[in-house]
Amino acid sequence: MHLRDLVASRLVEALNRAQSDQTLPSVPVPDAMVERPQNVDHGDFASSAPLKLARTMHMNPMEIAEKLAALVGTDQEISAVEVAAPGFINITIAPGWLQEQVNDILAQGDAFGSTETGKGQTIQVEYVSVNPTGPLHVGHARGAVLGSVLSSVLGAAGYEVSREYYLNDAGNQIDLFHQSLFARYLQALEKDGDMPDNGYRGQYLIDLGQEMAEIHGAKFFDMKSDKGAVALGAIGIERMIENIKEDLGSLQVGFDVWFSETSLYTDNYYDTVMKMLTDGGHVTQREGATWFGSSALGEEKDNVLIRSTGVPTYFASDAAYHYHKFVIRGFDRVIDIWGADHMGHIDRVKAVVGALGIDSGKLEVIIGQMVTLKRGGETVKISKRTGDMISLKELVEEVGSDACRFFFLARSADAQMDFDLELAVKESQDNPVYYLQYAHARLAGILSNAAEGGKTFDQGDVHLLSTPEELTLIRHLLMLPEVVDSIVETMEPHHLPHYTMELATAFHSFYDRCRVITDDEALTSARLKLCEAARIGFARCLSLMGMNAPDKM
RNA sequence: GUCCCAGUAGCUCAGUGGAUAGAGCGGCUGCCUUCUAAGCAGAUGGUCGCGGGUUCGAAUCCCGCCUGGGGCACCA
Repeated sequence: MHLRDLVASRLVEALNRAQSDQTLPSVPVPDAMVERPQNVDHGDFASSAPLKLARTMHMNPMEIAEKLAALVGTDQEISAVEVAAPGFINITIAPGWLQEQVNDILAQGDAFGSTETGKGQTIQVEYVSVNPTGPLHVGHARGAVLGSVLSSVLGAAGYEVSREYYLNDAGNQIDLFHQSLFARYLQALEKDGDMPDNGYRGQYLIDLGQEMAEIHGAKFFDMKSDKGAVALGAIGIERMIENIKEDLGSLQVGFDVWFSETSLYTDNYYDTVMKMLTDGGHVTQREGATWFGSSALGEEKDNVLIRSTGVPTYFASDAAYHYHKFVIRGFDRVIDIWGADHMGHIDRVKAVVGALGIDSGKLEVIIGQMVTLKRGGETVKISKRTGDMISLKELVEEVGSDACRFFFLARSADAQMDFDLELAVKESQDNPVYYLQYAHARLAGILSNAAEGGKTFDQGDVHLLSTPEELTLIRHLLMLPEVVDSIVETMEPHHLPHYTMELATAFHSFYDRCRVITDDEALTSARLKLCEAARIGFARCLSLMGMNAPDKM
């Protein structure tokens, strides 16, 4: 249990006692009992519960606050409980208890920051899942970072996390890719190759066609009918997938499972789901197509499952896919991270999940809003088909993985963002990313200097850590588990970089005011302990964000 | 037309019912004989898009409007 929950439970307990002995009237307890006040003069925690209770209790809020505050009382953990007008209760954590938490952080080591919120629960996070028909671009990078950090944080909160990439290796777009690549291949062989309408026109396919011609010669041209295009296409898709993995790797993004859409068909899950939907009375035939009757479930309209051509839509695949996630693999929760262009997809997938007898509340969809790429204020158009675009690879090469991750992560997923390449590179000289990493490097430097000087800190007395800067640093370190839990609750990982910035501010201020290695051996070892605790904190934050924690800069 | 998201400091963005609205970047003033100045301290900078409403209390909730982006395909 982290600190905020601890304090909240103390308040609830006090309220319950007051109500059971008639000191205060019995009314429902407010949801939010405590918050972190903005102003440090108001203590470590503040409760506005008396103000909220005043109406239902028909009492003066100050009177409620006085009675509650008396019942909370002080002890080893809470050193002060004060009432402030017009009805706040301000709670201060005992400095002695804060100091002892430094020992606790050292004891936890790399596990510091973890919680048990998701203990015993499995959760799947599916992200990126871009069709393997072309290179990843800037917009995909946002979802990739979002998914990877969310997965890490969920892991820190005790969930058993499975990170998944859904590979759309079936369907129209794949056929189109086969034909497009075959056309480029034929062109490379200086034969007639007609690009299909809406084909993939990017430079990458021209290059790949050229390469295939060099490696394989006319082998595929000589094959009969469409077989050449399919055989070549399969090789091409493999190559695209390799490139995607490589690009994601350069951004420190990885997956546990690469799930093949085709397997839903070859392993009959598609048939199973279609039968379930049919048996459940959710399927109708109309205009030659097969429809999912979502309008009967409160949707605006029905959705096509099987086109009049007999080819299933991606929506049909998605139904089978989510059946596989929930029923076959039995995940307790599933998070899908999609781009803004999939917004209209959410309700119907939830509807079909519900129609399959699954609690659709277990499925959560996060939409990563659009990224507008700019270069010196000029908007750079992103189009997969024209080839005029900035790929994820170029982005990482230009800006660097750490800075990319930070910039994408620091913005909330549902806000559109401008990503200015010139600005990101320019700022990287004097940039928030370095502010965080510099804190870690400074700590590592102090600790290695101490080690070289033969100084140890095992016996350090944490109660010597009494300056405001030292206590502020400890306070901020102890917020990490709260941040982890609040990210899990809101599914908003952008809180992590903001928290880490605040932690860095607390540290840099400490560094400036409190020299660690001095002639005072007792104080030196106490401060070394704090430095090690802080280093553990920064290392954990940076690791959760997938960023480097350098020992030197 | 309709649904969703956004509009907060010069710029990029946090803050979604509490007390004096924050950070980074840019600009201004100070601070390096001591563990890394990629740092610290301070000052300046805001009608929280606009107008109503609810509340003891609104950037935050409700209604209307304005602006920008996206969704409403037998595309993915």
